[in-house]
Amino acid sequence: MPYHHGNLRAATLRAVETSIREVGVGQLSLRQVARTVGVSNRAPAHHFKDKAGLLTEFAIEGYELLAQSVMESIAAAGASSGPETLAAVGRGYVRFAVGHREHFEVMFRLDVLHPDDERFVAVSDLAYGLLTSTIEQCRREDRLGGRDPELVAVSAWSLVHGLSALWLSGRLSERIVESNIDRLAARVSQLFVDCVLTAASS
Amino acid sequence: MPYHHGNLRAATLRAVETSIREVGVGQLSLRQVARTVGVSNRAPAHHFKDKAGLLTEFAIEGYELLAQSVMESIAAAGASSGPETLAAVGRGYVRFAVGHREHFEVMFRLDVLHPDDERFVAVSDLAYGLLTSTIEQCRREDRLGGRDPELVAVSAWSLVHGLSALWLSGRLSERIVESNIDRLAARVSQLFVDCVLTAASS
DNA sequence: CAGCCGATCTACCCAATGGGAAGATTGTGG
DNA sequence: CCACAATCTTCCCATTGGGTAGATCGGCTG
Repeated sequence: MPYHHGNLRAATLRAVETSIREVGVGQLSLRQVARTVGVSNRAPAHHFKDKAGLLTEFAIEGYELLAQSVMESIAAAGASSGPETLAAVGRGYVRFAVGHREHFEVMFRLDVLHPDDERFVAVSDLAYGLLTSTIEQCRREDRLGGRDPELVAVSAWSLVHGLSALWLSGRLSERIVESNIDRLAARVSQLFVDCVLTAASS
Repeated sequence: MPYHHGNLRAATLRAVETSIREVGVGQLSLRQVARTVGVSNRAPAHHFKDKAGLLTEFAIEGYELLAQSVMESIAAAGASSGPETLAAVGRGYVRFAVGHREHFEVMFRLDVLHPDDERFVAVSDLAYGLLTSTIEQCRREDRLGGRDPELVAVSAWSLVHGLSALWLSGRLSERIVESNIDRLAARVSQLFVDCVLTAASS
């Protein structure tokens, strides 16, 4: 084992991921993470200022994965119209949250990270832009029926965010028969698009 | 100061509330709570088994407050029809979450409490029943337009839960102009009701 | 009224944690 | 070839959650 790990930063983030999966964010221990990486307990502090700094970096990684998932979903759907794109955004959002629950749990837990971190704010703004630009596309296509674009955006975001959070909390799957979260996300997203986005006025 | 506090259980829960408000759930310390109550550090353990037990009790209190807020909202609206009631449920849900953010934050953080606690499950089932019974009322009034009641229920819950979570995370208010959360909740709830619940088929 | 017993609370203990300070090791540019 | 900046370790401390044993209290029995 060399004195310099060589890739401590990336290895630490991977250890954080598995550690959160096994014991949850609340029980995450810096020392335990350092041990699984095979490094002294104070080594990670030189790459991430403190525990909150480490989690902030992990959350930033999460926002990048979120944007990636959303864009992949749009591309896979071959979406051209605004409503089609919005439905794809919704599916991509939930697919990310469920597929990377460790990241998702941290991203919105502002009490355990540094919410004013410059890069954190920037990357979350970027992800939010994917939503607002889609709503803007719907408005250009005259699909909002005169509704406030901001209201539609907030509602759409709340819908998929809430679905993700409730599913991950486990309180949802106990109560419903639909057990496939991807299918459920598609149905919920489609319901919103069908009901809220009117047909283009011709 | 008497040897027996006399009301330690209630006083501890109140101290938890203020402590969460000041430092967040992640930084909550049992010893700090005990100090503010003016009692030895091991005293709360005789009323709440451990830290997770204390937070579970706090979450149970939260579910009771949630049910209360929702029922008050229904009553205040004088709602008679299913859709009117559902909109009131949405407003009551968000008003609880924002007015009791300390409780709300704990209720869905299953990794820091005992999610299988009997009373916790019972009281959360009770709160969920307020939603499903309202959807059932809409179905009886033929307002679902043939849609799956479960899908509508999940969507409605996700919408208001997501709105609450995003608002409390602070990531929402930074981005929108609507700064009154009660009004925003009312607009979001009304949008859902107007779009998803059709007029009664005559 | 005396005594006892369960409920309530305290005192002391321990391993583990996050983070501060200072030193060791490494490789890289002048 | 060597100073210097990264990188990593070792040692330290206050604080935390929780285990165990003992002190104090209040009500019930006789």
